[in-house]
Parts: sequence; C-alpha cells; structure tokens
Amino acid sequence: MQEPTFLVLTALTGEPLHGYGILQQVTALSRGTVVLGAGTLYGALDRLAGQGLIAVEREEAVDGRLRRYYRLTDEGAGRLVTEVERLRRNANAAAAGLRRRGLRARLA
Amino acid sequence: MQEPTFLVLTALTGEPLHGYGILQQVTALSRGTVVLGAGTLYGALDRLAGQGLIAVEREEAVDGRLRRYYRLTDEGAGRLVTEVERLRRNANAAAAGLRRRGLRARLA
DNA sequence: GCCCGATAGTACGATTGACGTAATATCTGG
DNA sequence: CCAGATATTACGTCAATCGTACTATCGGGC
Repeated sequence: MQEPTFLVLTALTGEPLHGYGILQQVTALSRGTVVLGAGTLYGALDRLAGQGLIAVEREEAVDGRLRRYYRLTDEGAGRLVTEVERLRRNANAAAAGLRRRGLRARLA
Repeated sequence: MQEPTFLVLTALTGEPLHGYGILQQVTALSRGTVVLGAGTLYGALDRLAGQGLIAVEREEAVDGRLRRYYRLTDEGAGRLVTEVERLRRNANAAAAGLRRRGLRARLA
C-alpha cells in the first residue's frame, strides 16, 4: 500500500468524511507534505470501496453539489493496523542500519 | 518511495552487496514477506544509481559471471533518514487514530 | 460587474514503479 | 542428468499516482 492510500485510511479513522474533507485531513496529517490531486483521491476512494476497506456512509446534496461521506470499515481498520506494523518494522530495520553508520533519524 | 526501493537502500546500509546479495538481504530484513523479482530489483538498482542514491562500488567477474557491487552513497543515506522519519510520522498518525477506536498495533 | 479562491466531484491521459516471466550461463548436490 | 542456487539481462504488463482540465456553486475583493 502506498502513502496516499494509507493516509486516506488514516484520515477516516475519525469521523466519516466526504472526499474534499479527506483531502484537507490528509494535508493536515502530513503537515502539508502530501497534497492529493483529485485523480489520486477519487481513484483511491473507488478502489478502497471496491476492496471493502471503506464504505459510503451517506450522500448529501448541498446546493445541488454532491457530498459523499465515507467511513472506515472494520476490515479497513484491521488492514491499517497491519500496515502500521509493516511501516514500523521497515523503519526500525533501516534505522538500525543507519545507526551503524553513525546516522540517526530525528524524532518526529 | 515504495517498499521495495526502501528495502534495497536499507540492505545497502551495511557492506556493499551485488544484486543477488541484495535480493537475499531484502528477504531476510522483511522476514520473507518481501521477495523481489528480478525485474523489480535490477530496475530499482538502475533507477537509484541514476538518482545518485547508490553507486557501483566495483565489478567482479567470477567464472564469467558478472558481479556488480553497489554501495549506499551519502545522499542515499540522507534520503533513507528522511524516509524513516516519514514512515514513523505516518505510522504514528495512523496509530493515534486507531487507538481512539480501541485498536492497537502489536509491537513488532 | 468580474475575477479569484474555496468547495465538491468527474474525466482522462501520462508516467512511474512494481510485477512476472523467460532467457542465458555456471556450479553443486542428489 | 536434472534440479536448484547463483547472477544478470530483457522483455511486456499492470496498478497507482500524478497532473490537468472541466463542471458548478458560493463568497469576497477590486
């Protein structure tokens, strides 16, 4: 799983959000380092919904503009747990190798 | 940066290795969960060398078989530090959201 | 009055990286 | 003598991201 996809799932660990809300949440979570384009976002939403990791909570029409709210499914939350473990394992392996070179990752 | 690429750099934090050695090191580092195909590996090596993140250390011919050894450059090590910080930040953000749902990532 | 930016989503082409497999070639072990 | 490990090259394909343009509404500033 790539970073944009991971951050979309992460954004949905809280309240259900609609696409644009997810966009803003991802930007905030990543401190502005990841700003999703429209293609990436809505492509990821369709894909994740197809995989059952997220689901449409409800749809609202505000001023003729559609708002489609997504929530994280239990399966999506489980998958995210697995991904967190993978990221931590990889980060630790790299950090161990870098320490032997005298380099240290700054604490985030 | 995706996982296979990240693990190739991680494998090279130690001694310089040739392609096949990197293959085995990545498999070991990931506890067998990531087994690179030839296409992925050599594609990544060419790309990373082109970006200056790794460099050819030396070439050996053993029984007419080529062994091309790669080392991590300072630039590559720096990039890896950045990536470790990114992974940790993302993992922490997701873990925080999951905790609010009562889920916890098992310690790796 | 008009343009800009924020809001919200759709559509589509381009690019990148990864995936998968086959070919080549040598050496070792059963 | 064949399978499997060693070691690299060379394809073609696919998935995900990137990037941009388009539609459409609303509010604010010039």
